[in-house]
Amino acid sequence: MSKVITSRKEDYNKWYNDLVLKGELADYSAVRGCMVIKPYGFGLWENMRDILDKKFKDTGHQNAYFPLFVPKSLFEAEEKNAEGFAKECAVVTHYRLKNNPEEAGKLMVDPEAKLEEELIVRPTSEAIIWNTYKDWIQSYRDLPLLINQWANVVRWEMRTRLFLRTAEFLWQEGHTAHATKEEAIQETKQMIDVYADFAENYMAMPVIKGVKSESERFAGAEDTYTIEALMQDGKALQAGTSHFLGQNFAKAFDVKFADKDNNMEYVWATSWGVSTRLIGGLIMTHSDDKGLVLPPRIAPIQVVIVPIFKGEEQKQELLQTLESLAKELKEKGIRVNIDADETRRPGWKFAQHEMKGVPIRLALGLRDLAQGKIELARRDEGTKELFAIDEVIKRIPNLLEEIQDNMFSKAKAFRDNHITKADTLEEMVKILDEKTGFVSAHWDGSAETEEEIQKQTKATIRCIPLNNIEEEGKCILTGKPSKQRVLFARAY
RNA sequence: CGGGAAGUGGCGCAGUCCGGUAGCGCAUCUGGUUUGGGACCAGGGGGCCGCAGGUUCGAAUCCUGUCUUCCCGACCA
Repeated sequence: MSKVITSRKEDYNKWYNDLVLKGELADYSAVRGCMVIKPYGFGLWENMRDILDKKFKDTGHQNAYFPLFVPKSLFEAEEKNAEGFAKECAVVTHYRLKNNPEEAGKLMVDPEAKLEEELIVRPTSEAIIWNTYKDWIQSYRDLPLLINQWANVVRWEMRTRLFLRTAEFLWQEGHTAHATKEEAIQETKQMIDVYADFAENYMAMPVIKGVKSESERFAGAEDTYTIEALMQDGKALQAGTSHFLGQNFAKAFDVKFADKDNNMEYVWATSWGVSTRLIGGLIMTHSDDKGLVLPPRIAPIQVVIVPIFKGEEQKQELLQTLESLAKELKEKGIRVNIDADETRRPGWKFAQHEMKGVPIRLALGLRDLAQGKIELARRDEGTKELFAIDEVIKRIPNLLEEIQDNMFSKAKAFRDNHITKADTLEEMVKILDEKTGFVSAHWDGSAETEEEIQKQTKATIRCIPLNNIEEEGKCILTGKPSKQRVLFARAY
């Protein structure tokens, strides 16, 4: 765990930015609030995407693609949704540039080319998709409609942070239509389970599944299910959401179907998404002062091999062994990279691969080769050990799993240690200030109370956990009766 | 949208108060020695100092305007 974690917020933010930049995941771009995802970072995203995509398909979904632009009239059809996103929409108003007559070599927006209707760059695709679904759904035979899209969206945020809150980000958004309310709710829950499974078993990031309070709910949803993770600085991160949309969008876009008895009914809807924000969560869950620590299951490179040599002859001698070793590992489905770059020295490479979070590093020099040994270093624990070369090949698949499990256990222990009960507001503030993390407290269920608590503590209700136990108590603010505790935290 | 700070080779910065030949570290290029935890020595290349005006014999430096970025809040996934 990083020493900067306990330090000031600015230091923590600098630590985080350094991890992203030095870990070669992404860079700032020339466009305000946007980032360039570098090949290594994109490789990580691709791995995550592929696993999720398979899970979506395994649960019966198909991929499709819808337009980037949403005509304003469509966008405003579902009022609450439109209102919720209105403040952060990028809007296309013109379709042409022309030479500026007053300044040679410069372009200007052609005032003649004003669009009759403005186009909104999608902040989310419900509007354009439901406008399409209207034509796709006629009968109960067309249901359920289970579609996902991988896309970029734009939200013009006041303040941006690499991966966590960029003006443009990559995500997937699932949009489904169902004949019954029960089936739609079932779908909503199923997808939050898929997300939780992915977060915990692939990203090694423990999450709490729960339901959002009314004020934290997605604009236009009846219910929002969430997975909440805890970062090393004690702040919570909403890592994924799944929304039960009721019939709000069906009514707004007039999506009806004929049931078996030939009655026209509105369909029931869900939507769910996770974004490149997950990468931000991954970084802040596992990394240390040496750089990123990536879980083996999604790491772009799982094993990096560093030969230590002087001159071409020695290099070739080592490569003979290393290439066959790499080949064997690849046959076991392991992502291996031999870093035989002659222009970098071993120490530099060690530091570099640690910054990039590669789970296992193998180093081989002639000294080891003579004894038939190879050095193996674990990124998660920072330990080094010598193994016989043929033994290491057998050992690595299990070791990758061990590292995966170890990372999850460590993160989970930290998270579990940072769920603290509080019965008074003073207690809660003290915990939030000093210990940080989640505070489990009673709440009377009203939005006013939640708002007041937020004003006084800067913490919001992260979720009402799904596995909550009933417990009689009194609201931490108003003293009104409450049947369960909910989780508060300061959040990203 | 409020409050701060900053824009100087690819990156990180000094120089600005007190105007006078544009510097340092990293990176890069060449040559050599090196190579088991971010190598060393020597030599070289690269910048109209964010942009636009103004003051001045002379502006990175002073003045005015403007744009952008970052940080802290508020808002948000």
